[in-house]
Amino acid sequence: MAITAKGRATRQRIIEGAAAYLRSDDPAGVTLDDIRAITGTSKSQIFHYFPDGKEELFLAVARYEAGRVLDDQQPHLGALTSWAAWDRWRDAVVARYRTQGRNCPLGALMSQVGSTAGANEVVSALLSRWQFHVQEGIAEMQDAGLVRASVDADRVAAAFIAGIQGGVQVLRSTGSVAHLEAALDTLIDHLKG
Amino acid sequence: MAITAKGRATRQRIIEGAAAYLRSDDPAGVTLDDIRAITGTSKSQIFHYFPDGKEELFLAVARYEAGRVLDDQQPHLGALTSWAAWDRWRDAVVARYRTQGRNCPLGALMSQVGSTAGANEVVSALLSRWQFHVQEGIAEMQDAGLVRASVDADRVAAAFIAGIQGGVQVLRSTGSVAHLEAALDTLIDHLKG
DNA sequence: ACCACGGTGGACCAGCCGGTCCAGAAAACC
DNA sequence: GGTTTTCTGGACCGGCTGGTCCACCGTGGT
Repeated sequence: MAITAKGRATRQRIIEGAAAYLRSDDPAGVTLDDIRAITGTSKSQIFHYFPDGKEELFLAVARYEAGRVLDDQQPHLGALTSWAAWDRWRDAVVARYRTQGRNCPLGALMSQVGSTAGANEVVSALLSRWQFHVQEGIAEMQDAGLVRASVDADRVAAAFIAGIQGGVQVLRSTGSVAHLEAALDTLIDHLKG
Repeated sequence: MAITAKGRATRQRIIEGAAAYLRSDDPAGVTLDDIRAITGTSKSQIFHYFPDGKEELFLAVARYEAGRVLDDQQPHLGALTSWAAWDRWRDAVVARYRTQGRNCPLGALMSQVGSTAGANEVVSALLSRWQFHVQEGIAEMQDAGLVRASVDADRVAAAFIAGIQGGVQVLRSTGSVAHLEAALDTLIDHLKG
């Protein structure tokens, strides 16, 4: 049997409960007991489903949250084929992080789990996929003759990723999305030439 | 006497020792005992000079590190009056963070101290000063007729800050300065028109 | 020389937190 | 129905960590 449906449900409940907690409260000092209380489980269950304890659980939550990041930007991110699409994407990104406010689930996770190899891998993979979509969008715009060919799609896509990440980080400190908007608008302006 | 020269020296030794520790080792779980050991002091001294304990000490270290950030970019950052100057500044920033590698002292501090009002204030002040210098540079380039007047200096300066912050954050995850370079180069390209 | 006050050392403590363990309930399989 | 395996509850623990306390030392002023 290995793992029953009930077990899988409990495991998922723990992940989603932890994710919800990270998203709401001040997640500076999340403790296993907090998660236990919120998810209505017991210590033994956490260690039953995540034998390596805190680190394994947090990594699972990080993967779960990382998946949501790109999903929240769809379908815009996957079809950056017109200036209108770019604008919609820009608005979706800004809206998402404005709603999120200072509480960045992934950022909080990274603060907690530190700089373990696994955590870095999750973030790197997310950023890589993200950048790939932007790069594809730039390339398609170039193919359509809407962006000049001299633009280095890979490099500018990397600049977008950096700008977004930095904008979000500034948001976490200052509570303002101005920098995020400035980065996106300036880079889109740059594409427009 | 209130506070003697010896006392001031000890206080400074604690701050600099803590800063050095944050810069070298994996600073995920810095403890007061670590700092005590490294600085060759005792618990009572730490609480003597920083009555509010860990938070006050870390805030002092954050202020100390924040001061260094802009200093490391001088004199370039203060005189962005030619394209050559911009390039030198760009190189200085990249060099600084390439040397620093994954260990970002301020980032580590922020992870530790969480999102207290004081910490946010220190970071906000730093970013604000940083952005001001960039904005001044853009304005001077515009006055000299080297950058078109249609550029919104304030907005592009904000994009620079976001791009740099994001580039550094990506560096912390992936160990590569590529994103930082991409952000700086793309934004400078944008200024060049 | 003396004294007062700041500087220093380090033992000590209380609470928290990740992690262990075992006993019992529930479910799956025969 | 019985047995085996998984799921669940919760008591328990060991050690770490921020913080306290007090006794002693060093220094500066007079």
